[in-house]
This record gives sequence, structure tokens and C-alpha cells, in this order.
Amino acid sequence: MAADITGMHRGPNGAEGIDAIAAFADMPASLRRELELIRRVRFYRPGQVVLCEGDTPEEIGLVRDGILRMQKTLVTGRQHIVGLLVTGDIYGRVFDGPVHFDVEAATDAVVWSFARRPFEALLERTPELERMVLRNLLNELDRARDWMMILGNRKVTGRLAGFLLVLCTRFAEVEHLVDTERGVICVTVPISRADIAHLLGARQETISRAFHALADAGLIAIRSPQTFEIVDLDGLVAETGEDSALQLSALSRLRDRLGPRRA
Amino acid sequence: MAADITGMHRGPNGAEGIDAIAAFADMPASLRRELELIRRVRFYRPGQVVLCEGDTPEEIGLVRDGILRMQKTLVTGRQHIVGLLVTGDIYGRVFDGPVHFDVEAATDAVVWSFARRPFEALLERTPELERMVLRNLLNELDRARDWMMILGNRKVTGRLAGFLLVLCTRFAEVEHLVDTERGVICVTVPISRADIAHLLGARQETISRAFHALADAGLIAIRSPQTFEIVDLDGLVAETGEDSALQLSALSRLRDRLGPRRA
DNA sequence: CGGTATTTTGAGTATCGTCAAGGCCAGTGG
DNA sequence: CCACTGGCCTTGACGATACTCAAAATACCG
Repeated sequence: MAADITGMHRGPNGAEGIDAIAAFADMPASLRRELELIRRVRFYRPGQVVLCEGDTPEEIGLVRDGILRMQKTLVTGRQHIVGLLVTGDIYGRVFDGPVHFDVEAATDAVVWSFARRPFEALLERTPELERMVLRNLLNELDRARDWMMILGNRKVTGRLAGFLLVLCTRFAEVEHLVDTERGVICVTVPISRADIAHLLGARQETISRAFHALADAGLIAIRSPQTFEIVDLDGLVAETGEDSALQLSALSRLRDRLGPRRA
Repeated sequence: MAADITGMHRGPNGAEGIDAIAAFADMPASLRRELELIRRVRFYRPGQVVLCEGDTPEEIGLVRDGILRMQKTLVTGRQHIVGLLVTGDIYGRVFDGPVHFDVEAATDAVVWSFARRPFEALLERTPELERMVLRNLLNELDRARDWMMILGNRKVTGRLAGFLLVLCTRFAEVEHLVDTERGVICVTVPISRADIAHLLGARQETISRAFHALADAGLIAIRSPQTFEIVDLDGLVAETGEDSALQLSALSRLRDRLGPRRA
């Protein structure tokens, strides 16, 4: 599978160094060159299928730009999103069997693709690379647990607040989704209402109502269907009913960006 | 932290080989010996704290026996379980910072503990060990995604059905929770109603009602508050509304155990 | 056999899902 | 330039589901 990739093509060779991804910047130049040799650049348009559940992918992917969503398709035809992949994220099971979910592009996306065999060989020879993959996995695990926390919230407004906060923290530095100009946080939600609904385990209509409920409560302001101002950060945190230490540290960084910088 | 470990003590040296854990059985004898040298055996009783959120643990833990729960404590004082650890699972962040959740014993538990520094040093020298840790992470990630799928279910009966199925599949081989005698599956739920409620994002009372709803629907039979017969496996799967390929493969193994063996 | 923790049950309320209709926006073609 | 179209988002009304609070029943332990 993973064959109906119409929009893909090889990028101009050497157009961009591997070190454009921060995690590679510290690696030895020789390793970077080896990676560049086996790299292919692929382009996806929103909705394009990157991987299908059950595939044993022949390539390991690294997101250069854009957002991919991981999702499971149910027998009912419905699908449930189990996570988003952003710049720097790795997918495709290193050293392991088939993937357990589909991967689709949520936005226009650029992916660096590495043939599985050479990548794994490189992995075995270079501890730095293996360490990076391991860190990546740990990160993904943390994010998965964050989603679990969010999904554990019994009210949809709470789940949505958590979703917005994750967007403001984990995804802030990696994508251009969050602006902190003039003392306000402005976040762009990169997926549709239907996708949010799938992610949060609710219906589209309920998500819509929840957005407006948060707005009515004075926690956010709806600028456009895709962009929101975070009016009351602490209120949002309170709405989630939680503030895990993880989010707290990320939140304090966010507050720092708000405070002294440009206001 | 991780100091109020009253029940811990060193096990008799060499009482049990490292290869008691299946994943280690294939490893070189020299490596196993090195691991045994830095191993400490710790015992926990239900409710004992193993790790606190925010700790940077000085030890990597490996569950030998029993069940630990990973949980986040909310400001409201409530806590939400983000996963269970069973035999063979590794916790404590290798190569990384603090843990993002508490770890508590859910049952009587035996843990093999390895001082962080020597374990990481060993990890760097031995690809087999690193590969094993990596596989372990991939497994945990899959389980986290499973939980996400289950939590995404909008009905509590659906989430509970998913929980029971996960218990029958992922946790079946590793703990003595599932009996398949006389052609029926009998599963022991190792945690309290309150814990299930925390895990599935519902209230204790709702969990109770959901159990009885599944029983009334003829999908399960309640033997005791902790043990249940799986009467209609396919019905349970249908109740979850999903059957990810992952679960399907594990389920077919379960059906195999049901069919030809002893019936 | 009592005492405690856990589980279950009941009644009323809040929240969410469902179905159906309407509004907004961008792209298309006359 | 404007009407049309299709996709996405919003709104409304009603039924289903889950939560709250309270009390009773059961299981567990000594």
C-alpha cells in the first residue's frame, strides 16, 4: 500500500541540509551526510494517505513541515485520531512490525523519507541516532499520555480546553501555530471540526457548541473558525481540571513569552 | 522522593536469574550476568508509591511480578490513571528527564531495580539491550494508543468492553488474569471500581452500572465483583464499535486458546 | 460476629448525541 | 459582477446517556 501518493516526487538533491531539523544539528557531519544520501523528499496534500494500517512500511518517515494525523479506521467506517505528527516527528516502526494505524496528511506536508533497511543499519552503527529515535519515542509516549489525560475529562469543554493548551505548549515551538503578539496568545487550529471531534471523542456539533461555551465564559475569543485568542489562560487550565507538572512547565514558558517580550 | 518505600529490601543474591523475564532469555550470558550484578529486588504492597511525578528517578525499574499503575494527580485531588505496568515492563526514563506521572503499586508487586548510571552505560555498550528498551517503548506506545481508542468511545459500556478486551489480550499472557478453562474465558480485573473509573474517565457508579448493563446484554457474566466470564466475545468487540487490526490478531489468539485446547 | 471498605441501586439533573435545518465562505461558471 | 454550488461551521429541539447525591446491600477482614 501507501501507493496512491500522487503528489510525491524527489526534491532537488541537497536543497536543504538535514540539520534543518534541530535534533540533527548536533550530530556529526559524517552522519548527517549519510542520512542525506538515503533521504527522499516527499510532498503530500491534505487528505493524502501516507501509510495504511497493517502496512510494514519500507520507509521511515520524518516530518519536515506540516501536520500528519495518525488514525484508526473502525468497522463502522468512522475513524478516530490517535495523534498528530509535526515537524521533527518520526513515524514508521523502527525495528518492528506493521503500523497499527493509518497516517494521513492533515495539511500540506513535507516528509523526509528514509529506506528502512539502510536507516536501521545506520541506526545500529550510530548511538547518537539511536538515542534520538529513543527520545522521539519517549516524547510521543508523553504526548499519548497527555491525550489520555485530556480524553479522561468528562466534559467536552474540558477536553477542548486541554486540546487548546496542548496546541499552545507542545506544538507551539514546532509549528507556526501560536502567535504571542501584543500580549495575547493567538492559536491556529490546524484541523477541521470533524477532526477535532474524532480526536476528542465527541461529535462535530458538540465541539462547535463547546468552542462557543468557552467563548461565552470569557476564556477564549473566536477570531475565525480556525483561529482563537486565549483570553484567560488560567481559566482554561482550570477548565481542564488538571495541571500536570508537564503542562505547568510548558505553560510557564508560554507565560514568559507573553510577559516581558513585546507587551 | 520515592523514599517512602518501607517494604523494600534486597532480595537474596542470585535468587532468580534475569532470564526469568522472557525478553532477557535470548541475551548473551555475559550481559545477563552484568545486569544481575546491578540489580536490586524491591517489594511493594498495594498503594505504595514507587515514583512521584517530577522525580528524576535514580533507578530504572522493571516489573517482575504484579501490577503498577501510572497516574497523574490533578489539582482537584483527583487522579487519573494513564496506564498499567505488568511483568516485563520498564519504567523510569532512560536517558531522559523526570517522569511525568506517579507510579504506584496496584497489587503486591516485585520490581527489579537498576541504578540509572550503570544501566545507561550498559545500554550504550550493548545494542541488544538498547533494542529491547526500544521495543518496550514501542509496545507501551501501542498500548497508550489502545487506551486512546478506548477512551475515545462515547459510551461507558463501550469503554468498559474495550477495557475488558485489552485485559484479555495484552495482559493475558503476562499475568495470571485470564483463565480459559471449560471453553469460557474468565478474567480477573486487578484494580478496584474506583481505579477503573479513573482509567476510563467515568464515575464509579457509572462503571458499576455499565458492568451490569453488559451482563444484562448477555455479553459477560459477573462471577464476583472482581471476576467476570466473557460470554459473548464478538458481542464485546461489537460493543466497542471498533476492531483494530491489533486487537484482531490478539483476539484470534484468544479464540484459539478457547477452541481446540481443552473444550 | 461485628466493623469497614467496596460495590450496588435509586431518583433527579446536567451534559451530550441525534437529526434536521440554516448560515458562512470560497471557488466556479455564466 | 453576480448567482450557484459544495464544504464547513453553527443553531435548535428532543431523546439518550452519564453525573450527583444519597442510601442500601454486599464483600472483606479480623
